[in-house]
Amino acid sequence: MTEAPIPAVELLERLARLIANDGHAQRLKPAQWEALRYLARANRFSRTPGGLTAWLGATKGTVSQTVMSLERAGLVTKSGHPADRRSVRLALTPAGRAMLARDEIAALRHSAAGLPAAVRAGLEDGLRALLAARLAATGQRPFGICRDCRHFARGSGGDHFCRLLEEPLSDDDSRLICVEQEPVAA
Amino acid sequence: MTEAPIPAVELLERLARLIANDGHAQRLKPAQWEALRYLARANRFSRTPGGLTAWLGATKGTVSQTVMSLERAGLVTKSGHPADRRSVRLALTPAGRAMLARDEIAALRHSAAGLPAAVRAGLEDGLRALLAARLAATGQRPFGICRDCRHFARGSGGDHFCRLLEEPLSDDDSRLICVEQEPVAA
DNA sequence: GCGATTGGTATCGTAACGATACTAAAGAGG
DNA sequence: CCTCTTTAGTATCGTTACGATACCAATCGC
Repeated sequence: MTEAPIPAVELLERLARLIANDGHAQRLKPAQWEALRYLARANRFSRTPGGLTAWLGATKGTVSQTVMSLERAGLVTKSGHPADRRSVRLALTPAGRAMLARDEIAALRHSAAGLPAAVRAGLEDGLRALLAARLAATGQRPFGICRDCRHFARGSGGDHFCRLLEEPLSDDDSRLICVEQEPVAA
Repeated sequence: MTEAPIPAVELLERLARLIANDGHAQRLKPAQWEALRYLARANRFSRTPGGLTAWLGATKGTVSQTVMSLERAGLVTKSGHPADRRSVRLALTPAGRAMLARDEIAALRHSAAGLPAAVRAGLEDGLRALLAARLAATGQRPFGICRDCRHFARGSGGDHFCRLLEEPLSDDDSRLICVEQEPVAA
């Protein structure tokens, strides 16, 4: 009412609410599901309370609490960082991975998969553009894929390298998202 | 990991999280913002705790609580239904409308407005299709616009009529969303 | 009338969340 | 080395969200 409504944004609000509601499945909470999904998609440098904090856009206190509840539930384990003893590394347990198989978001994926290819492509382009615009406006990290980063050095036979962290990267690593990622065209 | 990822859905998850984070502005909570937005867009039959419950997809106990907090904050008023004394009618106060002018979602609208028209149109079509698919799958109410309803009877000079509720509708009414709405092509 | 349904509220327990205060390890400058 | 600062994370508090359950009062069906 107060401003010119943008239909796409209103639809987005509604879908956001549906996603949030789905997050209450299996006795878990939305933030817990988001944490599990993140841990499944993030590389080893990013699977920390700090990385999760940046991803969720929450405060570290809140995230610490969420991680503790997941640890209590046996879905996540903590271990120390080999070099930096302040840092904690998070990992999904088998139970955590099993839980992801019961993610209600799968229903949304199924609905999306049923869309005509052209519509889905348009949706994807629009979402990508809108997300990029928002991240640029708020200065949040993009959390892009490792191999699309300006610090990524491609090697031969799946032996890559991160020039920022000076760490080797496998082919699998290079397909995961990273807190430190900075797009090549920056 | 566990399933074929659909990029559009992953982008949607991320945007949903951004929207949720914006919901903590101005000392309000996400659910409170969503309630305010709903009350600004819903017709008089739908501005009830029950209507809000259906819109939010929450339980009535939760919604009752959210409404009470908004009432305490002076953003919403309650009044009795003229005929059914069980029912409560909700209305935004001037302070409630003023609060909506400070809605952080405006930033998202601004970003969306900056998108190329073709991209925005594709985004809108995709979101609409995806939302329709989800609502169909879960049997939730569409909350469409009054005038697109099969119970809507168009009159002359802005004097319309709802055949379901047997109530007159103004031109303004006909542009608002309604709990009872059922699309014509049903 | 009377039982079932409907619209809401009350209360409990868990978790989210921001805010603030805190601890401990790592780094920086001298 | 030894402080000062920064960084990674935890602890605790108060408010709210949320589902679940129980409850109340008005209305409807017959």
